[in-house]
Amino acid sequence: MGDVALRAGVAKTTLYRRWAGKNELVVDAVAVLFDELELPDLGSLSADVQGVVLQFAALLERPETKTALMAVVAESTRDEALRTRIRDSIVARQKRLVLLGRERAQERGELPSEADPATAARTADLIFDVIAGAVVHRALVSAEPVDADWAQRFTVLLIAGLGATASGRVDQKPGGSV
Amino acid sequence: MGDVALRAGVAKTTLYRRWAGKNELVVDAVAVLFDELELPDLGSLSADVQGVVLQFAALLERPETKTALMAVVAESTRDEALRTRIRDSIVARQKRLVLLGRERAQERGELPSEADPATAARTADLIFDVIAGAVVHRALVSAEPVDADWAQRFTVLLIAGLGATASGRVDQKPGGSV
DNA sequence: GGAGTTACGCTACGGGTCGTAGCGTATGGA
DNA sequence: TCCATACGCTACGACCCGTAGCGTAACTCC
Repeated sequence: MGDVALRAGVAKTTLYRRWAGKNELVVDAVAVLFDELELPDLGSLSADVQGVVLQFAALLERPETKTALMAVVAESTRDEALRTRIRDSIVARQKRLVLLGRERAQERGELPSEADPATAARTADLIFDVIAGAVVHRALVSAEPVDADWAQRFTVLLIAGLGATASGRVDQKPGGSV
Repeated sequence: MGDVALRAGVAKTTLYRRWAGKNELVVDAVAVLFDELELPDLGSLSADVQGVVLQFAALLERPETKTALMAVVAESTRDEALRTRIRDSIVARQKRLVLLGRERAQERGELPSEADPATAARTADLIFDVIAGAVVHRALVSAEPVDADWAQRFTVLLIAGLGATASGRVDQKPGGSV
């Protein structure tokens, strides 16, 4: 915090006049970093997914990003208010990427239109947790590279799974396709 | 740390004689917690996946587990040695669950046998990151419940994706099934 | 049985960081 | 000109990690 104030050229007390504490400041900083993510139209759902995966991985490779993100998530484990703040400021904002990607895929005819809005929202949440969770886990927990090959393999898995989810295969015993 | 020593009924210095520092102790503690995970044979790949997802989620709901895990992962962001220690003590150990689940599914005929061992290993790593990452992200970042409904939806997605991965569908533009 | 080794307990301390109190100061508008 | 608002600065309290140094008990080995 002293370092932050130093780099910002302000007094430490000024930081505490704008943010309630270290956690709040870090959440806001991370939220700004995540706003760099974009979803250019690469022509297919597969390419879009791979693109965002590699982009997210590149963001997570930057020391400030991964350290700040994980530190604040770890802290949120013991602070309910911080947890909701993370969800509102970071998670909810980036769901736009999933919604935009799905919309484009539907326009291309790669995914069917959603019938039930509630189911559509739950599916979007599922997709978001799968993508973000897998990339974070691969990069920061397993500590192995998120390269083009991995992104490609992950995308194959995800999109095939998406097809099953979208086609209403919600029986109690899935996996009958093999 | 003072609290740990107090609860253990030993002096703080004794802890530092057994572990190099707080991080190493926490990694070992988390590794023990993760060893509670089991993979009972529930009769189908789908049931096995749902079972382990719910079991993992229950483990992550316990305050000690989630706080300790995320704290040490966050710290590993700035400590390469700690990072490899986490990978060796926690991640690598729990890959047994994926390998066992796949083996059973192959015996049941739900998944084909692997031709290339290297590809099989990479696929196992992918599955592990997807499962662990999605559950952790859902529970601790999105801060939404990992209940039976979510586990069921996630399993449908994963197993359908597994089918695509296993059947050698590794073309540049997947998703042609929709 | 005596001497040495090993492991542990205990106190005190240094270092670092978060967050706050209190006070002085400048800027900008009425 | 006066007042309100915001900022800078110093000092400080509180907390926690990790270590130094020393005393002590148990255990082994001759």
